[in-house]
Amino acid sequence: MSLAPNQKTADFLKALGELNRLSLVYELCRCESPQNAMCLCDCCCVDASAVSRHLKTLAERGIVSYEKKGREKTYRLNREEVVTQLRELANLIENGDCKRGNQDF
Amino acid sequence: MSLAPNQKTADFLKALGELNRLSLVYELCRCESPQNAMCLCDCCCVDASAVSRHLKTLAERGIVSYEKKGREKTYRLNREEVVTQLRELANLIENGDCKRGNQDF
DNA sequence: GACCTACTTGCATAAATGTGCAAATATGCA
DNA sequence: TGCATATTTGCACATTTATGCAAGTAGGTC
Repeated sequence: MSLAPNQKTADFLKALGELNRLSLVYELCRCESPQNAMCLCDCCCVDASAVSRHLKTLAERGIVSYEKKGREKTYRLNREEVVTQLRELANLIENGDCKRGNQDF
Repeated sequence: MSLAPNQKTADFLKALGELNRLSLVYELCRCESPQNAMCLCDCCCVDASAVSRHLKTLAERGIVSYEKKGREKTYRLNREEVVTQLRELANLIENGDCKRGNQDF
């Protein structure tokens, strides 16, 4: 398979490329059970509203999933998907198997 | 090995998480020989000055290297290093082998 | 030297991004 | 119903970021 650079991949990487979001990912990575947002607030020193927005971003990129549990939302890391995306990119780069130009156009 | 989220990793991912920079990486990925900046301008529809800045960012994050050749700079992808970084992150996430908190603090 | 090419840098600008606070919404419980 | 908790959203604000243009620097050629 050969891939051209696309916005989706860039957005995925950008979502991970912010320290507080990366901290959320690491935190979820450590947890065996899904965590609610309040609990996740502890791992990055920002307001609950900022955490809420970061989690939304991560969910939009497919990095985390959530489930509504009463008034809480419990988040879990999409471990498989994230690992797969990172490995596919690594393989692509390793094999020089990249297309020219932008797949979105 | 267990790692905490750190700014260096975030910066690495952020550098890749911009479409024009990602396009530069893919372009270098396709090339067997180093490319100069003028040649790389073709793959992302921005000014030469923007390309220059993007390449600087990529070099600062260790994603590309360059060599001065007369009045040109020839860039090459640090294939091994990039692939290794991506795979290490993938392994970390796969194994849940993340530490809490920020390694930088 | 003059001139060309390759690249970088300063500046202005527009857009995106991250943030906190306060208000709103949603849900559960007494 | 009233109240507490969990989360989201609107708003303002500061910072970062990406960009083009024009000028600057550096190194080649004549």
